[in-house]
Amino acid sequence: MTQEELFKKLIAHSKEYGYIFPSSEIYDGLSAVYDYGQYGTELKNNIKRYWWDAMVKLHENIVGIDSAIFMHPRIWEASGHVGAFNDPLIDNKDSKKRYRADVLLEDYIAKLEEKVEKEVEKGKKKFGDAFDEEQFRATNPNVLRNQKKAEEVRNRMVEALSANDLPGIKQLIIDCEIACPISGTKNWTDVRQFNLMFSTQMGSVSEDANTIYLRPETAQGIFVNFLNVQKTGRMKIPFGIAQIGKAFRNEIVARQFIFRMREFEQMETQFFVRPGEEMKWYEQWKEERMRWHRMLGFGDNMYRFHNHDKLAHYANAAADIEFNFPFGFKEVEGIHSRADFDLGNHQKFSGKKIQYFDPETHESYVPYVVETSIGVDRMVLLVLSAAYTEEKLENGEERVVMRIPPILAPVKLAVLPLVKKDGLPEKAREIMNELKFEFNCQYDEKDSIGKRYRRQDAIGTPFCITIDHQSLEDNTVTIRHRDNMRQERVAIKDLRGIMDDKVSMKKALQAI
RNA sequence: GCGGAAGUAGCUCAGUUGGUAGAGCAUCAGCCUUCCAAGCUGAGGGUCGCGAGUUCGAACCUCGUCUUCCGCUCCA
Repeated sequence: MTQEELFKKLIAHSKEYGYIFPSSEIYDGLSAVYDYGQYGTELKNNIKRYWWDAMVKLHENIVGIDSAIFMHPRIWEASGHVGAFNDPLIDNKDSKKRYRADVLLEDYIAKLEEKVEKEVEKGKKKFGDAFDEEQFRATNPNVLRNQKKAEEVRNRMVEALSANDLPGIKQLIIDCEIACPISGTKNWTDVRQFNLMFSTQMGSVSEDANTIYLRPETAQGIFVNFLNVQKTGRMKIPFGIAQIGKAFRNEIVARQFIFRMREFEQMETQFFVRPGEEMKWYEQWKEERMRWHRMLGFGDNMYRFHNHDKLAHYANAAADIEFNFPFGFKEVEGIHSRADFDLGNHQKFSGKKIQYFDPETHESYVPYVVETSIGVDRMVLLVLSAAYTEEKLENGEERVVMRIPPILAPVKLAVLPLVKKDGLPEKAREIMNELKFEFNCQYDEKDSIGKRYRRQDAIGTPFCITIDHQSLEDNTVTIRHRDNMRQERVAIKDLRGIMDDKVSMKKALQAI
């Protein structure tokens, strides 16, 4: 079975067993939006708790907040999203390739500048020691022409971009005779603006209403609350603020199931440190976050770091934790050293002083920040795709089993009377009523016991408690293990302790 | 957004040259009991993705539209 087929099966399985449904399905669905079903929601909640506990509960110097999705519009200017998320795009009609218009122009300018440097190199060779570079640059006609052209193009581009003059940008591309690198033609569409932020109106009267945006990341809610948390929580640097919440991006292409959605959930920690110490913390967080992933037991070789060479507008160092999804190694979490970009900009844009007085160094400064940001939905997909297994059994039959780590499994145990008579259902109910306060349990008495085991395998329930006739005599039951299908007989009174040991997050959290 | 493929029951699919919508599995109820899925009896479930058009008549032909999958940029 190819990875592609496996991925398709996983998507079908996710729907069939109540993990993930296409949104608004009875109205034909809504593109790239998905709803979490009964099991998907449990899984997602467990993932969030695993993260929250690892961050907030176990670090005395990390606290959690929950900021609003609506934020002051100026925040997105300060964060750089209004600029960076407003890309002018242009398509080549022949190659069907899409480009950022400004990038095409930048490349063109770079080419002109390359020509200049080549000319200078030529001069150097020709004149040897007698070469006067300054003089050469000021007089050589080829250098002057290309230099002038580059400047002209850059000026026109900057002017058009800042004036949001889309036809002007297109005209510039035509004037420069820029061709598509793929098709080689100059057959371009019009330039269009693609705003990656969703906007809506706040206020009742249209002329009074302000355009506000749905946040494209949760990080800014932390930055704007930096002083609130630091002061009310008496936090001392280094310290972190964690948050789980929804974010929205109007992606051009949103696909690959729940890997890239327009509405998604993030788990982020902004960790504030003394300037100059950020690289130490950056490395430390990279390692700790990797340990958090690896503790789930999907295999260390399924993960890798990807260090960024090209950095985003806010970062001075960045790495991704990538997971081997059915469609290849893809980012699930990002660790970014953002320096003082965010707090510094908010200080600038808000006019409020955002600084920390360090009692040790007796200095006031804008803290640097190391961010860890993980996509909840990607994490759900990671778990589902790593867990989905088709297995051939000894008797030649196949079973589909979701090997979800017990600490994350939506249903922890199923309580099954072997047969639907002789008082076994009553006994099973009794046990269920004891355990349901601490564990997510499921009761099932329909169909043969084998069939019920397979049903639980398909959901990913790690343990099945089976009540048989012997249970009535000596108060023991069997625990059937999902992964190896083995059974062990235990006393009913020990069940709670055994189950707690198996599904508790404590061991995993301790090992991080 | 553009190009290619697809859409019939919860799932997998039949459905003849255009002539009353089908199967298996699943679900539910009852009977039966056997620790690794398919025992018996019965029941429910589909405006054939949606909307127009052609036709006496459309799941089938035409157009539009929506959604999904595969390619092309960015990102959590």
